[in-house]
Amino acid sequence: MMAQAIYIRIADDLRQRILNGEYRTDDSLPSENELAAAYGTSRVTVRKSLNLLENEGLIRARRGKGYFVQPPRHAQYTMFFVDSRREERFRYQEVNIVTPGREVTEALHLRDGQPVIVARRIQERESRIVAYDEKYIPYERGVPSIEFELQFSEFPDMFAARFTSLSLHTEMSIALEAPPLHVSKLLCPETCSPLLVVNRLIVTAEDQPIGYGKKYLSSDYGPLTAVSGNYSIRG
Amino acid sequence: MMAQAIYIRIADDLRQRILNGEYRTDDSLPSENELAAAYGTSRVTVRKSLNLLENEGLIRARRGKGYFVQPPRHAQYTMFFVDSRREERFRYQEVNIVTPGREVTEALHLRDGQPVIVARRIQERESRIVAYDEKYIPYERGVPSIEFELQFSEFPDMFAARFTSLSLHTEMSIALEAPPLHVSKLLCPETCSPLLVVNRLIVTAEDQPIGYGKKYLSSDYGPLTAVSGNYSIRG
DNA sequence: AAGTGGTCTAGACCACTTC
DNA sequence: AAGTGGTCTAGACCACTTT
Repeated sequence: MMAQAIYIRIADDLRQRILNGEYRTDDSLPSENELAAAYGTSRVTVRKSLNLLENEGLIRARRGKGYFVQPPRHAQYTMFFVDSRREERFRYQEVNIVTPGREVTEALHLRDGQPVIVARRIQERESRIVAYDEKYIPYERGVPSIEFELQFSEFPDMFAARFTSLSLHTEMSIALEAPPLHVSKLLCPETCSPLLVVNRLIVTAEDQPIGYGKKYLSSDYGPLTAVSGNYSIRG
Repeated sequence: MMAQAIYIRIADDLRQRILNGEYRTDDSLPSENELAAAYGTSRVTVRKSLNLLENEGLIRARRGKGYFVQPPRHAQYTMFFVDSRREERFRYQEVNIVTPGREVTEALHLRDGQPVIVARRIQERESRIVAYDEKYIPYERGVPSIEFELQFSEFPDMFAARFTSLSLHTEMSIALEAPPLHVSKLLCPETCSPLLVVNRLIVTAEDQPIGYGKKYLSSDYGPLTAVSGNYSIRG
């Protein structure tokens, strides 16, 4: 029947023993040969199980010594952040070529005075403004049509067509910032307090910054969420 | 010499071809047998290489069809959030047993009126207050010494001794909140605007919430940072 | 020397997809 | 029927750690 692969069943069994506390942090597991004998299978198969648990961060292999249960990593979180949720609309406010301020110049490693393309958008949910964002792209002569870039609502997607999208990654920072006047007018017409801001820097595999985005979240936007640590176990 | 394992070299080569755009999203890679012949090795070894790339999210295997280059996942971020950085001190303000408000009662799935242990702390950096946090733990008769819990500066660690720490995970939410009076007195003595707040809920493998923490960050705290997507490639 | 994990091979059978 | 990925085996050699 092969309802479940052997190596999956062994991994499930060992994982359960670890979670139940049968093996605890810094304990060593039986050796590969012992496990192969215990489960009545080959060494290759138990290795496959152990590699699964190693990839989950539960155990660690040390050559010549054995497999050891690892301490949990509760400080590491996974966050999903997308620009567009369902039932949301974008409205472009402005697309222009400007000389950016110090923040953008430094983020994109620009020469002083080098112009950028800026796209400013309003994000609406049920006709209420929930966010405002600005994207900055270094301006180069002969850049393809700006309209082309604007069809992408997700920030890094606009680069995917020009670069090999897999060779990009994003560095995000979340902070509290006092919005400039034109933003506070939109997002907090009365009380002009600091806002939750998500800054994103798009970087190539060669560490070259190629795009910078600022997104101001209104109080209606909702919280940003993330999950730790050994979440991958829960399946 | 075995300077590098064969399967590592093959994975590096294939990864480079993908990042360079030689294979693009939805392209299929050569089959395992073709790759084994091309690299002059066994099928098992090229499988090991391909599994590496699959774990990185670069490709995906489809039985009977082949390996296909995956689109990037730029919406997924990894965040590191630790309570204590270097050069920081904690000062306990209060440890008590109280009846919590609605927020904590709901987060911890408590019966109305069920008491909790609360620990309130001040976090200082170079003698400036940078954060304030509160931790809530359901109170049960015969709970071990509260002092025992207080030796842990990282939130989930305090449970590690009572539960099998690996069977826990944390759900985090980041938002803007108007602090209560006793917090605003500490963190923003003059301008009493909303603060960046990190809420964390500790949950067991059985989805039972067992701890709730609120951490208010002052404007001196600095930004929270995260990295996307195909970051694992950069090594 | 003995035991551990790390790598690699040649071959086998299976389940799935395509022709 | 032929090709693909998924699983598994039995055996080999290597590098490292412990005794």
